[in-house]
Amino acid sequence: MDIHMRDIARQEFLFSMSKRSDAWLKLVQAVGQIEVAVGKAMQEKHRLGLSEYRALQVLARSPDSELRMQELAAYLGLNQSSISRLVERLERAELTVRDLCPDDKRGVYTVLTETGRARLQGAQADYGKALDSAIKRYGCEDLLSAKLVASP
Amino acid sequence: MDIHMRDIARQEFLFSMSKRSDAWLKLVQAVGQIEVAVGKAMQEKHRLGLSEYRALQVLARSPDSELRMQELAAYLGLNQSSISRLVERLERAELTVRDLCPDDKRGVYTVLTETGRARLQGAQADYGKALDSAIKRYGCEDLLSAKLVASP
DNA sequence: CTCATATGTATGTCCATGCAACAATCCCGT
DNA sequence: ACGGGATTGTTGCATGGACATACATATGAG
Repeated sequence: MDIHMRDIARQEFLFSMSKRSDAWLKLVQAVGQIEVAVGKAMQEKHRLGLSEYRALQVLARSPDSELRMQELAAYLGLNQSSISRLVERLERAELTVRDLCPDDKRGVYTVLTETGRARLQGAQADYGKALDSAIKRYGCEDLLSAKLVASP
Repeated sequence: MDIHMRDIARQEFLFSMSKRSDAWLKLVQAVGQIEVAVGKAMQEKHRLGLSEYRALQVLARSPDSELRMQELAAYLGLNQSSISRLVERLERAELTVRDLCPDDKRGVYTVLTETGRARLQGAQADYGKALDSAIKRYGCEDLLSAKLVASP
């Protein structure tokens, strides 16, 4: 009997869980597909990957249009090593340049070039439009109003 | 003058756009980090990647616990080739077996094995808990109630 | 029946990312 | 001043996913 009850409880737990995880899966997929859609648009219209575009954007807003690797990593939610390579790509495209940190010789600044700023400005409107239309297409507008908490 | 007005309009457009895209970025990052957290939990507790776990789950719910590659791809929102390799991994772990489709010889069924079903059942509760706690940790609960639309 | 085209899966290759290990530098306690 | 732990960025390697392609089978037009 005891065991039986626990069994029922377990069933219900798993059931409610599965509804939750189904909803989560749908959300994840919708977000993912929107990202892909926007990413493709940016790639073909401006030769910029999503992370690259966002890096430029973050840099443009920063004082002196420069950031250290770690800071960039934090803003973009990426690994240090990913940033290192992302910056490498940006640099190869001449959108940024590396600049040594005078006071901390370990540090490296990534600085937006004028070319980079121009590329960003050329892309901004399209990014907005692509994002907007993809979000609408998936009916995700409500998601944007959610207030989220920082990382743990 | 005309140009000046357009300039202002453009500024405002970009500004409202940037608020929107900031919110989107936060959302994407929150979702991503939750996925990573749950994925790591599943990996270390059950030796199952996120896609693998989900594949098992989808299979378990399907009639005869089997699906064709394409169907699985559709459920998981993955590429056909990704599915091919995902199933390869599942098969190596003996969680599924391939079974030729009798009526369409191009088709291949992926069938859940008993081992696979057992692994899934052992993992389900932990998946639920990990997802739950990660969602709470990021204060994303509201996101789950969003009603989303299918793919375009 | 035969050929052209469509469909289903597998495979080669590429790419972005993560992790672990490393080197250079910083900083703090002694 | 110094020595050891912390921080910062880079690099080798592994992984998962995407795209293009190859191949087998199916289907339909003639």
